[in-house]
Amino acid sequence: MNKRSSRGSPASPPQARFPGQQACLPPGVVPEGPRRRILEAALQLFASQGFHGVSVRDLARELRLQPSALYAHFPSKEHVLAELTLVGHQAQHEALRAALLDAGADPVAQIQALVRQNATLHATYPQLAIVANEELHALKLELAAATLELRKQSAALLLEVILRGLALGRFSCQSPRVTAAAIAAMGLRIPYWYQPEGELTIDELASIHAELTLRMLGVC
Amino acid sequence: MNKRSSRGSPASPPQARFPGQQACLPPGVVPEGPRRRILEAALQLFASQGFHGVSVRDLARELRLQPSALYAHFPSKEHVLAELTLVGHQAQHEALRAALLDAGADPVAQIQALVRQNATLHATYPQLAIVANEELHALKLELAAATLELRKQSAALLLEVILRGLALGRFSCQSPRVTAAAIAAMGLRIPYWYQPEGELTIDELASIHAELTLRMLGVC
DNA sequence: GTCTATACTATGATAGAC
DNA sequence: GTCTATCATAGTATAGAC
Repeated sequence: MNKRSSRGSPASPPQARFPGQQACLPPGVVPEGPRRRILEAALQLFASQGFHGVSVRDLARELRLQPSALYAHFPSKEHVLAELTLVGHQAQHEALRAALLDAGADPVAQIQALVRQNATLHATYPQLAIVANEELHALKLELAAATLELRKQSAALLLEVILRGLALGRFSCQSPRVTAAAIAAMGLRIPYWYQPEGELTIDELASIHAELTLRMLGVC
Repeated sequence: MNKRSSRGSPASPPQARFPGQQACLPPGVVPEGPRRRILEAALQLFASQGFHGVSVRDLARELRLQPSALYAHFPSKEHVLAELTLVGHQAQHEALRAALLDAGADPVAQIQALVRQNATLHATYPQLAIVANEELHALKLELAAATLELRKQSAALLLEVILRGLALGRFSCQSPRVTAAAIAAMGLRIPYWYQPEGELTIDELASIHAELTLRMLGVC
């Protein structure tokens, strides 16, 4: 049976994973221009429907272009996703490193800075967080490699701060690795429930996540 | 350009999101038979490649059937996913309710039971957790409705235990809602990193998650 | 850089024999 | 319940005019 002509059913669309409208890329990471326009449209669509749920025709329609026009800017649909995942992980990694540098040498200040920055990013750029994290698996290894390397480094950053805090006797926990995973998980899920127009500001959210983190690490 | 005949590149496959092999459905939820065989094959493929990344032909090939044979058991590919997400959420909801009943009236025992059971499920049936949670958005609302209702109820279960613990003065936290989200997030991410053949047993994992949860709730 | 037109494949689903 | 064969459409990508 055809996709659109199914007898009586109204052919309702799939639920959007991320219903919000305009998708924003962090400033600076991609210069203004047609490439950026394409990336932002793709960001919104991939976040809503998933990479495989969006066709080149869908993306072109959103941009009011013919499908073929996209190929003047990207060699394939996969390259669009690859750039989005890379940009997302770059923005995160740079923000985390900067936050860490600002925090000084105290592990408590360091972990707070990391978690606050991470929560802020995920709440500010929810579509980018979703696409960079959940659609990465759709890429061939060669196109995902650079992103995977950055992800590894960001995870290492978090684990190192925890291990140092434990070594210095400031933290206590049963398993640094499981605790690190829990802290990261908390941030990763933000885009799925946080609503900027709700009661909670991003700053309050970041503070609560920092507090939860300190508790997980036994800083009482 | 064709998907498979790209000039010189070796047409490497996408990275699998969940590389592991056999996918298991919890016992009892689906009777043995061809339907169950199809669901288990689909579970593995959808977990690896995503719903839209798997064609009916892919699924049929895995089962050594012709594509048309699948339609004797399910009216569409979407119905296969719908059953998987429903089964996954049913298993979770029933397990959580049972754990809660076993735990008695103490909020501390209750939250430990919930978190332990949740971690155990996510570590035992990782593909089901991934598909039920990450692919639900690919379904039309009508096919997802029953699953969404169950998810809502499971989330409510967790929040109610937290609110009751707060009311009884056993817990303390800045935001019950954000804390509930953090606890749920910790469980949801398990399939992405936990490896049964590693050093950590599922029971140890469950214990660590229970301990992290108590800390987040200020039970010291 | 965008358009029109199109090549070629993959896709979800159905018909009808056995 | 599975097969072979097929339909109708959607998919990625390219060619060549402007």
